Amino acid sequence: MKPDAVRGHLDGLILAVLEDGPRHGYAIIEALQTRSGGRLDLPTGTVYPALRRLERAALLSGTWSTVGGRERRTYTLTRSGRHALAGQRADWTEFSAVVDAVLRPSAGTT
Amino acid sequence: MKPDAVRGHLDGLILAVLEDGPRHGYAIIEALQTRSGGRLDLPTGTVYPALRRLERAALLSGTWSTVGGRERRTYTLTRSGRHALAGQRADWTEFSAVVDAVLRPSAGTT
DNA sequence: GATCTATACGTAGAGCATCTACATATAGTG
DNA sequence: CACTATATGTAGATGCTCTACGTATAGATC
Repeated sequence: MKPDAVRGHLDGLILAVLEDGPRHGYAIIEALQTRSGGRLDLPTGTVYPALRRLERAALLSGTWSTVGGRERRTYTLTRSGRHALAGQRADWTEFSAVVDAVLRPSAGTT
Repeated sequence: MKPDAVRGHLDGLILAVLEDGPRHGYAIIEALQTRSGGRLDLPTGTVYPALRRLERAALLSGTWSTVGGRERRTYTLTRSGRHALAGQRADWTEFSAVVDAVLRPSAGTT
């Protein structure tokens, strides 16, 4: 899968993963891999900046903790984040319907 | 619909419209509107550069003509273009399946 | 105790598709 | 003569994502 394809849809994917409960960055990347059947393998250089962006937008809140001597930043969906996720889902539904409609061979408009 | 969402998928949409037969830029934009039920309204500054890019990539071939005193550049799908369209459709199928899978609430993995 | 791998976070610089806004030209209408 | 629809195109800016790199701890292996 071309990595560029997620452009514009990454936020929704991250929010969706976080809906299950708080996770730290590394775990989010793994969850994305798992949920997509291994077809979505996003580099840290893509995900970490996105997380900071989402936190800055107040869709996530992050807290530091130390687990096994390692620093972790755990992200939790905020109320705004949940709201945004719903919006993203609606947007995706509409968008995918539009692309389906245009992409589908127009087999006779009769 | 956020305009940025088509990012990375525009090529496929244009190729799909051209599958019905040759069209010029203005008509392509109108066809995109029609096929999407008016939800896809792309500005000329997006479509014209894309057409030139696709032509440069040999997925389209363009020819000038004059209709009613106005210059038109009519684009036709090349053999490579048809091939690329098939690839874009496959990519889209996979991509939308992945996004669906990640976005869908994980209602119990039980 | 040195090295290697997995875990975990992050930044720097670049690319490139798309956006907004503008520029140009013809035909027809009022 | 001005305005709208048709028709094509460029200029500059934006901003997400990419590639590549940098840092650090824990545990296993040698």
